[in-house]
Amino acid sequence: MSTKKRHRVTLMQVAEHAGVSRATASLVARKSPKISKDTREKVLASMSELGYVYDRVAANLRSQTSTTIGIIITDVANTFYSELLLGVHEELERHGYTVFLGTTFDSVDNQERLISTMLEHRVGGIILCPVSSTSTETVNRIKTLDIPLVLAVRELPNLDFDYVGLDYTQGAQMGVEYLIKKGHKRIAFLGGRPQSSTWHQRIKGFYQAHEIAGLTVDPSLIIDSPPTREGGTEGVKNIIQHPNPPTAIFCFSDLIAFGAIIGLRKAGITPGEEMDIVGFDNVPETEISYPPLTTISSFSKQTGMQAAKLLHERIKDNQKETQKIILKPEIVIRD
Amino acid sequence: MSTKKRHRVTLMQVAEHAGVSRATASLVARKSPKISKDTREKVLASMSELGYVYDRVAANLRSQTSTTIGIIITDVANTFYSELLLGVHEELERHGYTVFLGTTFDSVDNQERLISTMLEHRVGGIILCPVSSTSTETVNRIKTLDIPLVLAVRELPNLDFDYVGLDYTQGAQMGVEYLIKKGHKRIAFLGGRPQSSTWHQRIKGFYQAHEIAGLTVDPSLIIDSPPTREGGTEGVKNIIQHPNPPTAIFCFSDLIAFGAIIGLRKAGITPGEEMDIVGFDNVPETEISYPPLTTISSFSKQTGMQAAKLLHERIKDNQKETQKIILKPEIVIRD
DNA sequence: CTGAAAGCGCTTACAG
DNA sequence: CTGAAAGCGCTTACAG
Repeated sequence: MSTKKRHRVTLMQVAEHAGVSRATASLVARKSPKISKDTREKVLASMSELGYVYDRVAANLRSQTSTTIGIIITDVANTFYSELLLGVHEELERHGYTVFLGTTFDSVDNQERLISTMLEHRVGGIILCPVSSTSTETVNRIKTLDIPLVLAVRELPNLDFDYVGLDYTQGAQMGVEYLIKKGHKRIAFLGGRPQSSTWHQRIKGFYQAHEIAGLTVDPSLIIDSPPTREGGTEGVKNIIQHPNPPTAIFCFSDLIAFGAIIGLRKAGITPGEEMDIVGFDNVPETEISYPPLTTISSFSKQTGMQAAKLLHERIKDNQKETQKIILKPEIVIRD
Repeated sequence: MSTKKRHRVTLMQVAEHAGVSRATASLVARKSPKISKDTREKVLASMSELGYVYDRVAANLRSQTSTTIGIIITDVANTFYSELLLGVHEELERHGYTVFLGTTFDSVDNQERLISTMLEHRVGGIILCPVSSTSTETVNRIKTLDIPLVLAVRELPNLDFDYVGLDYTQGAQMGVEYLIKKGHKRIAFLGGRPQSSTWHQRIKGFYQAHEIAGLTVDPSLIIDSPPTREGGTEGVKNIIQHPNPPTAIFCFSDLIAFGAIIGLRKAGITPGEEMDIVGFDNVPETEISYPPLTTISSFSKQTGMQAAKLLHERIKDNQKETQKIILKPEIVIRD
């Protein structure tokens, strides 16, 4: 290995080696059909002999295009988001995009920084799972630059962007109705932040299910907590110590539900028998949990795939009408 | 919004607007201390007024640098890898890199394609969790281009690259020794592919633990399967139907263990009571599984962090000696 | 298909 | 700090 930094082989060198013009070499690199078979093979042979690597960055700069997109999620270690990422990734790689990944951990500052670096890297589009308190300026900054943007999971009110999400209200209603049908009359709502739109959508479904069944909600059974497993374990303590405890818990997310299960066991209460639990999201872990967790599927992988499709369409035509795709939740019963 | 594609604001326009030279504007953009406070503020004001976005791609092209790195893993939906990704991501973002993500799903073709597109996008370095049958040419292609490369999780024999992994042999030995100490004499080894180096390292530890204890391994208790949860569920059938079944199972990974637990329950066998199980990896799900899974921690997040550190060091100095970091496994007992 | 020129948006190097 | 020139590696547009 030389101590000096090797220089990349350029198209000019390939052209010289193959005895053609640089324009011809460029056309071969871009797989143009205008080039005769003989010439193409000669050039390709030179490329592989010299170890040529196409410089897509230079090409994109000159032609004012982009072959990258950015995906900004909350947390890769949360399987809801890693499934979503999987969906985005599979779909976009099929169309030849390379994916920049960013994770916000629900921090506005991180989100701002990630958006900036992605724009500076000239991404062709962004899929954003916005943090709770995302400002209008943040997303308009992207719009002003004419960079296609698709929102996922969390909708931003009154903004005209493509969006993919789920009917979280209906999902929560389905989950609570299921518990009511099983005979529960006192049901807790555990976890999540009342500031977030996702929380509001779910609590609305929680109230609706009660109303339809002619039950009243006891507000002291609505316990908020950080949207993490630890949050579930902590939050469930308030339920255990409640003077008039519920017989079932509807959880903001599966993560919360897993935490609640741990918390209940610690307190000597058998989850599923002494306390019924329903989760939300249908993350892969629900299959291995014990007792098996009944939950509402929020189709995270499909959400990612749909967001990728919308982004791809918008990159092809940035003038088309925006679309909002609202997936239907399904209840997954595992008793 | 105009129907015409907006043009990016350039440094030239910023310079004109601020009444300075382009060179000065460039220095401000790069936060040079050579510029007086007055001038800097004037230029920054113009930038924000015009909505200037620094074009890092153009800058990198001119200065022959890169602010991106590529991370290639097997599967984002596998929490072992998403934890590793988390470690890489956190560490590299601190150093200002933007991360290209690629997932191979253990396919050689995918890996080749991902490496190619990353090289074409001029990444400053690559962290690779190689697929099982990675060829020497594949990695040497990267080396020839002088692109820093760090391998993680799976080592490639006889190749001089930085590497971060775990002592998988010792880990397996620890797990099996634990089972032997609990009194088990017939222990199965479930899951994984005998072609893979990771399998070989673990089976070696499996044999070593038996040898030290003066036990002999029954080869019919070594059951291979795809390294997935489904693989565990399928594979465990062979154990259940064994004419002389074991009393404990050491699993290739936690994923396999979760699958085995499901398979045992289906067959009416209570995991943890009628059949002891130890996993490998300590993925986050082990905390929510029931019965709680005793496992060997393979420190995936730390692996990612260390790999990121090695890559960062190598980007700074590509001539330094290669380093192999072998993390020590720990047993996590959850009975 | 070739060849020469210009340009994408930036940095570099240098004389002033 | 300025100004003019050259160049990173490619594509574009055009005359031949």
